[in-house]
Amino acid sequence: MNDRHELDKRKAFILATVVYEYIATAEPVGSNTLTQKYNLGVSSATIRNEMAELETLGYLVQPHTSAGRVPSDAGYRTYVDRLMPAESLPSDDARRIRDQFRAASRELSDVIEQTTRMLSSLSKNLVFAVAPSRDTHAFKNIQLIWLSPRTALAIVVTSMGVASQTAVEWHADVPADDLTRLSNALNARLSGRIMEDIVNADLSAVAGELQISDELRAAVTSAFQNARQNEEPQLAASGTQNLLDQPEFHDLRKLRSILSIVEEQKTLYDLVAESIKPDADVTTPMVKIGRELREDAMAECSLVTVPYRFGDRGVGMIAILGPRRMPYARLMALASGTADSLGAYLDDVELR
Amino acid sequence: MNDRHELDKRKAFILATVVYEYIATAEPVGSNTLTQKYNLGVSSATIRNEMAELETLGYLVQPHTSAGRVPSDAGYRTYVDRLMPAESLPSDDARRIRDQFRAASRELSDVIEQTTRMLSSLSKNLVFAVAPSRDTHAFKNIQLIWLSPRTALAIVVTSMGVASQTAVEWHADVPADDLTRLSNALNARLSGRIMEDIVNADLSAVAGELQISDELRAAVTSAFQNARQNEEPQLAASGTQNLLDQPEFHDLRKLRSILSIVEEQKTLYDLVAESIKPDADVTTPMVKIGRELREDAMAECSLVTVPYRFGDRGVGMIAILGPRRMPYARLMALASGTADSLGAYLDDVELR
DNA sequence: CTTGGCACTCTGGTGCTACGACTGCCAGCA
DNA sequence: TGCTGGCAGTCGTAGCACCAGAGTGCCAAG
Repeated sequence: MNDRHELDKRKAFILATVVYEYIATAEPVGSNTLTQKYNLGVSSATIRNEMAELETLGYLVQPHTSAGRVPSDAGYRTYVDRLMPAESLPSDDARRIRDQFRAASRELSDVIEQTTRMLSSLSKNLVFAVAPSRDTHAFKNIQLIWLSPRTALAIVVTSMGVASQTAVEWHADVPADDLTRLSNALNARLSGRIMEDIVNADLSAVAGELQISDELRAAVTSAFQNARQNEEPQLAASGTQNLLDQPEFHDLRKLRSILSIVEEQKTLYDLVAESIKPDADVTTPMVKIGRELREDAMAECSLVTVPYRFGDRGVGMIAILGPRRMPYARLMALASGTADSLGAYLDDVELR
Repeated sequence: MNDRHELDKRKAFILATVVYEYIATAEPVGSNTLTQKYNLGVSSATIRNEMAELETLGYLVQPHTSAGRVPSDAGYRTYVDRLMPAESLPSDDARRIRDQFRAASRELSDVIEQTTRMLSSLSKNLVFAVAPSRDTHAFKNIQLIWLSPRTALAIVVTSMGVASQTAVEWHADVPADDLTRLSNALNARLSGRIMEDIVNADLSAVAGELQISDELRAAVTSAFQNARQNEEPQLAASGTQNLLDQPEFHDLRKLRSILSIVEEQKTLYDLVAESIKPDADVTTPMVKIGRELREDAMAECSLVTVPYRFGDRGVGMIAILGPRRMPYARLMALASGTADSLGAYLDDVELR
């Protein structure tokens, strides 16, 4: 299984060239094309032999006997992992991304959506993004609002502007003053902390210092729980029409099954869910190719995913979905550039 | 221009039958099909003559010489307006719609999205919906939160759970007690009122009674303005993959331009915007056919729109977009059934 | 006014052929 | 031993002719 021994320098170069050419033209590439367009220093017959061997090794496949060759999943994989030259983000694109976030809306869901739009227009592929789940937001403040001696309303606001309300009821009277004191203490102590990191012990500690009743403390706990609780993961997608330009999606059946998956969202989310880890190395994009996606409908697709961070942890994902025949290096640069800017934007919003 | 004189009974019946048959089969319908499948009492030659006349009158067109005939925009129009039998909502569908809203989420945007999903699966077409803009929500409560003698945070919560925060700053000290009194008074007086209806006079009246400073009153005004202010209209769409099943969208160029419009949202919104009027007759669906949509890309589409209400005013729209060859009566029944249920749901949530 | 008959038109499918683009293999050459 | 040119073989596709089928318009007769 050690590829280094399987592929000598020339085979590697031929494989790289085949993948490169196929990505550019969408046509199966034959030995003649290769010798004509690229300076290989050997004749087409030699290339033929090498290509035949690359096929038995599993890196190339022939769509049919009299056609050129096309990379297999394994072919793309080694191309991406070892053969492809890295690209850096063109300054035009970098500027456009920066401008996008400078003008961004203040609603989290709008920002995520606008980001997918921009990136789909830059990348000419389908883009989707997972919004940060609520427990990764930073806590901003809580207000316990006295409605009657035994009822109150708790409003929790996070850095990203999302507020949740919880109605609470008590069996014993609670003085209005306690609510204010507790609110103020909690805000002073916990503001800026990540929701996820605020555990019951923190709440109890604050309540304990103020000698607050257990019932009131329980109410605060449930308000925080409520604020952290997520509905379904929020997911935005855009650029489906870009898929239509790719010859591999001219088949309506394939197209349909992909569109279904995109609309369903759940499968889409599963594709990237595993990559959303707080401790993920947040700058490296990941690539999944063809069957690696474990979805029949996606057998001819590839996915570039990159986590974005808020503070020092990964809180969401940006993903570019397209044909396997995609410009990997470019899309990886685009995706991580966008992820970086989105992360910076989130940090910036938090400070306001 | 008076159609009643143009179309005698037999022509009307033939037109209706052609439209009906074409909707069902997607094949141009010829005089033979008509005489064989429907009991017309005359021969195919007669039908031919009538159809030729219907063509010169502009109700039918021939895709090419040796094909049957297909309705024109005008043909569909008279069919929808005068010829088509009304349908009522099948009880199965009615039940499914009811169940959907019973199990609905509490987030407004989720509800709208789930509604489009359900309706697209029921109608097998593309469905989109415009969410109520914030100023049509009912006001629930405001909290003015004392942060320092000269700064505060105003949180406005509406019936649909959306909260907005406004930071305020003063030039003179404001006692914390004033904030509480004003919050309580505003909540007592205005809770339940529609945001749009709460004018500055209302706010001033409350502030006046309590003898509150002008600066504080201005802060409240801006908090309310802020809460009413909308970002872009919220729009959810689903069921694009349904379009692929329709033969009229097998042409990739057409499909692409429609998908672009759907993703862009703005054009989509414009299509229905004019129908969102507070005083609209909220039960009648509207139909736009082909070129009536004033969008080249939509020349072969029809749109069924129906407003839904909250309280006694229209606050949003549900729309079904599909090929002109759509089962109008059925979709109209489905759309208004859904709109009714959505309206009822919104009213219900408001009472909680 | 209706009808059967008929000539005409157009589309879509089918079968055929020729062509072009490959490959694989082999024998000869450095 | 590895490279090369040549050549036979394979396969997909574009082009073409052709036919069948569906449907029309028109006409003359009922």
